[in-house]
This record gives sequence, C-alpha cells and structure tokens, in this order.
Amino acid sequence: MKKTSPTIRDVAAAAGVSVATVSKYTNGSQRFSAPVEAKLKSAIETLGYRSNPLARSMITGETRTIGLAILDIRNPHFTNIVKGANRIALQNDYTLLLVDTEESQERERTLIEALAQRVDGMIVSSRMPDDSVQWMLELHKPVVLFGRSSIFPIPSVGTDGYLAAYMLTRHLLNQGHRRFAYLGFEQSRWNSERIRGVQACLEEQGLSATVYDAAAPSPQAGERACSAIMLGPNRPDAVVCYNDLIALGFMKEARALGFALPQDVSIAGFDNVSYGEYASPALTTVDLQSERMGELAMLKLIDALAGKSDSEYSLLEPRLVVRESTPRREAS
Amino acid sequence: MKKTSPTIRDVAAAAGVSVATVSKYTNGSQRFSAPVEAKLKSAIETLGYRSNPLARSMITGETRTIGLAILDIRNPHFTNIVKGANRIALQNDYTLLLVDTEESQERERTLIEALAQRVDGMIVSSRMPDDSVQWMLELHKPVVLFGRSSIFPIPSVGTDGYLAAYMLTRHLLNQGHRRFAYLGFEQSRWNSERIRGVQACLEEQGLSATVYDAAAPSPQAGERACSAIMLGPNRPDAVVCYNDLIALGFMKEARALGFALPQDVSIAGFDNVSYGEYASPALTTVDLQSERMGELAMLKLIDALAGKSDSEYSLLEPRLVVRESTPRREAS
DNA sequence: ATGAAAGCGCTAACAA
DNA sequence: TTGTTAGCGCTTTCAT
Repeated sequence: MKKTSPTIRDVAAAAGVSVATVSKYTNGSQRFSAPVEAKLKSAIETLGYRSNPLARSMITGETRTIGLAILDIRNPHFTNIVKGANRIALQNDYTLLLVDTEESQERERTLIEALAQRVDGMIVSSRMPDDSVQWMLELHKPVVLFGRSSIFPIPSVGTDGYLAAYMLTRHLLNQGHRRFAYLGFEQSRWNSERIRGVQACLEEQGLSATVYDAAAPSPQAGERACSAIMLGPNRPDAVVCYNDLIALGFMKEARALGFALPQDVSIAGFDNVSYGEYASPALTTVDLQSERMGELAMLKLIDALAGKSDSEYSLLEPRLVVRESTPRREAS
Repeated sequence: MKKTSPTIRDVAAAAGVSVATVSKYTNGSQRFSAPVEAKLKSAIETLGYRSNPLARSMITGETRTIGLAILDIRNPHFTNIVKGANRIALQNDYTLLLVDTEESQERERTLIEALAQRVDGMIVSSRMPDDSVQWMLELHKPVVLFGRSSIFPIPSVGTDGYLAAYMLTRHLLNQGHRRFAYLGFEQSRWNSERIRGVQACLEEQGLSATVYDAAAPSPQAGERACSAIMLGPNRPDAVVCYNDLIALGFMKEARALGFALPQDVSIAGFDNVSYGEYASPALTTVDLQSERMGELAMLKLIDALAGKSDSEYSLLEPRLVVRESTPRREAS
C-alpha cells in the first residue's frame, strides 16, 4: 500500500512518454497514435493514476467549485435552493462548497470572504443591507444574489413577493375574511414587499392589516408570536405569515390556546415547503419556486463564468396553493 | 481595478523582504523584528493581499475541506446531519464540500471518488451494501461512515435502531395496541434492525407485526402505501413507520381515506424531524439524534485526520418522544 | 531573524 | 503527434 498517489510523472515514466503527453491525454485535448494511447491507458490503469485537481486548478485558475452561502440549511426553503443549485452544478461538472452562516451577520462576511478564495463563483443568500454588498464585488469573483440589489447591478434571482402577497390576500378576501394580521420577519429583505402586497390589496377594499413581527423565520418564533395576536384586543380572522415555518408554529400554538382550526382563524404562509401539505389543516401558501430559484441562480452563475453576463435580475412567478387552512368564512 | 490579485511576491517586493518572510508572517509561524512586522502589515493591508489557499494546499497536502456525501438533502434527517457536521467543521476551520447523491447508486461511487481528490477526508452516508465499501478504503483518505460496516473496520457512527424500535413498540404495547404493522424501507441499512426491535418486543407478548415496504423514505411513499395497509383484510391499530416522513404521508392519506386520527389508528416514526411536532396529531417518534450524529462523525474524522484513530463505532442512544399520534387504546 | 532556492503536480506555449 | 521548458503561488529546508 503506497503512501503517496502516483503523479503524472510516474505515468509518463511507466508509459515511456513525456508528462505533456500524459496531460494532453487525460484532458482529451488531442489525438494520439494507437501505440501511445495503449501504453498510456495501461500505465494509468495499473498505477491507478488520478490527476490532482489542485495542481490543475493552480494553472487553469478554475476550481470547478461553486460556493453556496445560505442562512440556514434547516429551513426547507434554503434546502430546496441547495437541491436545485446542486442539480445544475452536477450537470455542469461543478461541485458545491456549502456555507451555512447560521443567520449570523458577523460570521457571514468572514465566511464568504474565505469562501471566495476557494471557488470560481458564489451564490449568496444574505440578510445584509443592499448598500453593504460593495465588498462582495471586490472579491473579484462572479456572484449571484437572491433578491435584487437596488444599488449595484449584480445578477440576482427572486420571486415576485409583492404579487405573491397580493394574490394571497385577494384569495383571503374572496373567502370572506375581513380582519387581517400580517406576522412578518423584519430582517428579511423580502418582508417589506410582502407587506406592501398585502396592504395594497386590502386598501382597495378600504381595509388594512395589523402588522406584527416574529423574531426568527422559524416555527418556534411563530409559536411565540401567537398569543399576543390571538388573545389581544384585535383578534384577526386571517393571519398571513412571513413564511410557512412561522405559520406552522402559529397554528400549533393557536390550537394549544384552544382555537379550532381552520374554523376560528385562517392562516397562510409563503414558500410552499413540503411539510405544510402534511399539516392539518393543510397549509395554504404561495409557492415561491425555491428549487427553481436555486437552479436559476446556478445557471446564471455558470453563464457569468462563461463570460455571458446577460440578464441582471430574474423574477420568478409565484403560484397560490390553496389548501385547507383558509376556508370560506361568512361575513360577520 | 486590477484583474489579478496580488501574490506573495508582490507583498515581498512592497515590504522589501523575501517571500519566505511573508509566508512565515502570514502563517504566524515565527516572530519578527518590529520594523519588518510593521512593513509587512502595511504592505498586506494596502495591497489587499490574501494568501492563495490552493497553492498552500499543494504543498501542505491538506485542503481543510471535508467531503460530505449524503443521500438527499431534502430529508430533514440528513439536513440535521449536515447542520451538525457543519458546526464542528467551522469550529475547526474546515469547510464542507457537499455532495447530494440523490439516492442514486450509480452516481454515488463516481461522485465520491471525485470528491475524495478534493478533500482531506469524507463523511459518507450510503445505501451501498457492506461488502462493496472496499473501494472507499482505497481512496487513501480517512472516511467516517453512518452505520457500522460489519466487514471493514471503518470508523462510523449510528444510533441504536434495535433499541429505538424496541422502545417504541413497548410504548405502543403499553398503550394497549395489539395489531401491529411495520411499514419499512428495505433499501436502508437501518431497516432490518428496526424490524428486529419491533418483532422482538412483540414476541414477548406472543404477537407479531405484519411487515410492509415503502418504495422510498418520503411522505409520498407513505401516502402510497397507506390504502393497502388500512383497507386490507388485516387492519392494524398501530403502524410503525421506517421514518417520520413516511409516517407523515401515511397520516395524511389515512385521513383522506376517512379514518379519524389518532382514534382509529396510531402512527409513529423514527428520526424526530421537526415537522412531526407541527403535524396534527403531533407525531410520536424516536429521536435518533441526527444532528449529534453529524457532529460526532465530524469529530471522529478530525481525530482521524490528526492521527488519533481511536474508536471504531460510536452508538448514540435513542430517545422516545411521545406525542399525540399514539394515544391509549382500550383492549378490543 | 531573514533570505535563497528547490520544488508541490500540473498545464501551456513553443519546438521538434 | 510528441517533447521541452517555464512557471502557477506558495512552503520549507538550509544558509546566513
């Protein structure tokens, strides 16, 4: 059992050719005479040679690795993004270097800067404000962002949150709801456009939603926020949550507080995470195409890597997914 | 805006010292005279120099990257593993190279072999049979596996599935259940020990479970399997599922078929994925400590990398989590 | 405490 | 078609 793997030089020696020939052979960048090809093949076979990608990268300057920085792999929304990005990466012979920043702003920048050195390009999901994205441009690596930067022309993808919120609210209105609460998550870059969508739709009917805030985009935060909303003086008959996770937590706690679902209150979220379908009542939501977002981001990055940096911001279309948590309600 | 980043040579020139000095400085491997240190510091600062990890790796032979190969990032069990592994990796200044093999056997080997070349070590979750793990040893990189190999002495971690199943069954027995079904997932390496745990416990009471198989470890597979079990001639009053995902799907379909939950049938799973808690009825399960598994695997790998290859197989303790889906049942 | 020089394993001109 | 050569950016003896 040899300690160190065979190098290109070992192969060259074994096959009686030069290292350049071996290099060209393994990269398939040229044709060879039959005898040489045969020798090469057998030498590589018997030695069990595998070209060292590191050494290759040093010269070519490309690692065929894409950095993917996300806020929390446990959130199914991000999990779906990873899945989508991974699929496209694999198809294009790229590998994913994953960074889970754990929703922490400080780590984020350090981690991403370190990441930048090891990859050809990056896909970043961040909660950093638009104007502090400058340094990312200075990393000299192509970057694709989730959510448009209003300041810098960085390629990015997202789903139309205004429309998504508008559609969902429209649906709730149609179902006869009148007293709205929006349980948001301020730190997210998507939060404000969702609020706008909700309020714009309600205003047309002379209504408006009371806005609350969850401390995190998680079920636990949804649970915590529930009592203040449901037992306060202003009990809503429809609660729109920032995402499905918050909605799921909210539903659990509402039930624990003695409310009957979906009779007493309608609840809806965003993202269309898989588990909303298996909750009871099944959760009405807006599909934001998380997985497609991941695919698209990777596609854009690969394009950028290939020099064709065409489109800037790609907007995906949301789709309303009506399930049991938002039934028809009679006017009160 | 410069095209190419500054190299160690640029810094050396700017600071008026040798490259060796710069190298030692950036690696903190030596002390320096005050004037030199000052020049170095400012040169690095103004040039915005960052050492190229690739070049470094070429020499040191370590990439400070760990490969993590899992079957499906969308399964919360694996997501938790990634989370745990990531946390430990970060603490030790390692980065994760993620490979999602998408439950595909063919890709698996190719992907893992490619992965092996780019990392210092790997953590692998696989469905490959024990005896076809040989080639992994020949990659000449430390590997930690999930689930013990009965043939090769590879470091590995897992949770005691026999005990987990036994405990869960005992609980169901205590609750008064008598007609058991086990809805498994044959392709998993954990499946058979869970069956054994269930049957062993039941045998003590002169009972036995009817064994069914789901085609995948997913909610969809659980849904598909439901009718054959619940509408067949042998209707159970307790269904133990291979994992929570299958259980969640099963519950949804059971309700769709007109059964009342949890009155008509008790359902339980394994893994304690977060969403079981937010289902209704909340799902009884066995916590297999997925996240801890990820942490432990990473810890073991880092140990192996440091040369201390002590323990072989680490077994975590399962913990029963009783919720609403398995209520007390009167003897029929 | 600092520097000169020899590579790590590979690719990319350029020759032959 | 094949070989020679000069590095990629860095670390690491070994001198000084």
